[in-house]
Amino acid sequence: MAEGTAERLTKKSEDPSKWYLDLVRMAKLADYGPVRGTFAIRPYGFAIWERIQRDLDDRFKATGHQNAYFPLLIPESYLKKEGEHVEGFAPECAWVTMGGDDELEERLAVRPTSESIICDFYRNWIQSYRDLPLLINQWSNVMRWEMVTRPFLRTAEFLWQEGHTVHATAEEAREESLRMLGVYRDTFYEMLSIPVLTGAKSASERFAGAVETYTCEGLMGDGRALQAATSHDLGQNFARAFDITFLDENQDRVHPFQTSWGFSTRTIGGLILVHGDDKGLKIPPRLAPTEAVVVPIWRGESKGQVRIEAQKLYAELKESGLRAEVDLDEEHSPGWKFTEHELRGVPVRIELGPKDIEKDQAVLVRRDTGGKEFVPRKGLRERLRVLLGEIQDNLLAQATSMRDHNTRRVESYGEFKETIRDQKGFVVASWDGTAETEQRIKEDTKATIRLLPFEREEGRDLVSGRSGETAVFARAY
RNA sequence: CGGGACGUGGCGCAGUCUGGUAGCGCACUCGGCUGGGGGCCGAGUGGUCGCCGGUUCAAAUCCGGCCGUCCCGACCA
Repeated sequence: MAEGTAERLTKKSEDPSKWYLDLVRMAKLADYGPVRGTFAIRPYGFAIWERIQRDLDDRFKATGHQNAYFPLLIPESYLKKEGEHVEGFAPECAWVTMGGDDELEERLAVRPTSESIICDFYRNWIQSYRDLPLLINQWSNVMRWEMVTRPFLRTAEFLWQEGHTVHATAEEAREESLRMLGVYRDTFYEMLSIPVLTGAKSASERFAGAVETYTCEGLMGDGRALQAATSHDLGQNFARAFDITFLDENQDRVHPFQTSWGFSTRTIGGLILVHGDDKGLKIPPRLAPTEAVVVPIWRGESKGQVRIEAQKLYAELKESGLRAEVDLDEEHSPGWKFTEHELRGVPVRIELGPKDIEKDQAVLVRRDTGGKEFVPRKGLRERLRVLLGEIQDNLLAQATSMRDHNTRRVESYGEFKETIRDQKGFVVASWDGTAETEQRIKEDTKATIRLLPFEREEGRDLVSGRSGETAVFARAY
């Protein structure tokens, strides 16, 4: 192999941070914008987002939700109506203060999230219990003026969906917030092959204005946790603040109960961190914009024939509904193409050369294990279908095994500190439920409570020694 | 917001200490040979050296200010 003929991806183990940045740039997922924290999502990165979007959107529709769109600009006074909410978001708002050459009467926030403005509409849209439940989702961009940014993982502007629902009873709202958490969880497991843990947030990590926040937490390859999606039970907090009421079946005017839930482009960062390796990205087949790429290998006089056969194979795969691609580029060698498609994380490469055509076969190479097999052309489509399923499962299995090997139960605070420092990962321990011990742990170790599992056990708090329940700690992104 | 590093063609860098014709690799364009793991040869295109000011016959280089980016620490999807 020739050395230094093209830019090489930094090794993940050498410099994980540089590896991540290299990968994003070299795989053409995103590119830096002129304003700090802003990024262009390039076609390949956006294709991944579109796949996620479609999957989620189908699930939202299947659970009765409709899409809508709300304004980008939010008057400051709206943000201020819910006390905790403004406290949580005002510090990271970008503000519009001018309209043309004139100073505005009231400054406008570029939405950091849309609860406030949506509630303002909902006040008018909801009159009766017959208007409930109201199940609306919005696909949009939001902006948060972050100090430190990284492509996908933390950007000033990002894309997401935010669901905003309204219900007649507290039970319904609770059910809804848990239902949507489940929807997210399914997408993580089934599409992204990321085995997230689910549970509730502690009070200090809760969404500003929520009664309860549920979360999907993923464990990244470097042992740090990533909050991947959240679902909030808002109770009546916003309904009270925005004066949303309805007449119930008993003719009583009461406040409804609300939820909100979001899933963002941050997940693409999670995908990279969970599945990426020294060769680049690995995209689970169900998510991959391209499931398989045909790479023709031609030489001299066989070129024409190989090209025709490669196109034919590609057409057959397309015809059968596979998201396939054929790389007919004449400028690059096969080896170059192998490297390139591995960098992009295409699950399966199909090599087709003169020898294969002679034997009426093709070579399937899987991205996850590098495994190579020679398959007769006749059974190719069927074998490919099975193989893609195996890759999907294997990626989840690998990520699960990584997560489990990096999830440790500890019994003492000393052990806790050591584990967080040396091994990172999820650390399971008992917590007495007080903000004091939570804060103490955070100050000592930089670890935070990522979630409180739904199934908790009794135990002794590491710091206070008081009785407590299971909590999952980790250092987070 | 604190500490550190750095801004030179699209990307990665050298040149700055010691002022004197702006360079290298990759990418890109054209031609040819190649092709089963980032091929080779030849010819080219592309840069007001982050911005503003100062010193000087002369500034990428020295001085001052500003802006920005990245990395490490306190907040967040």
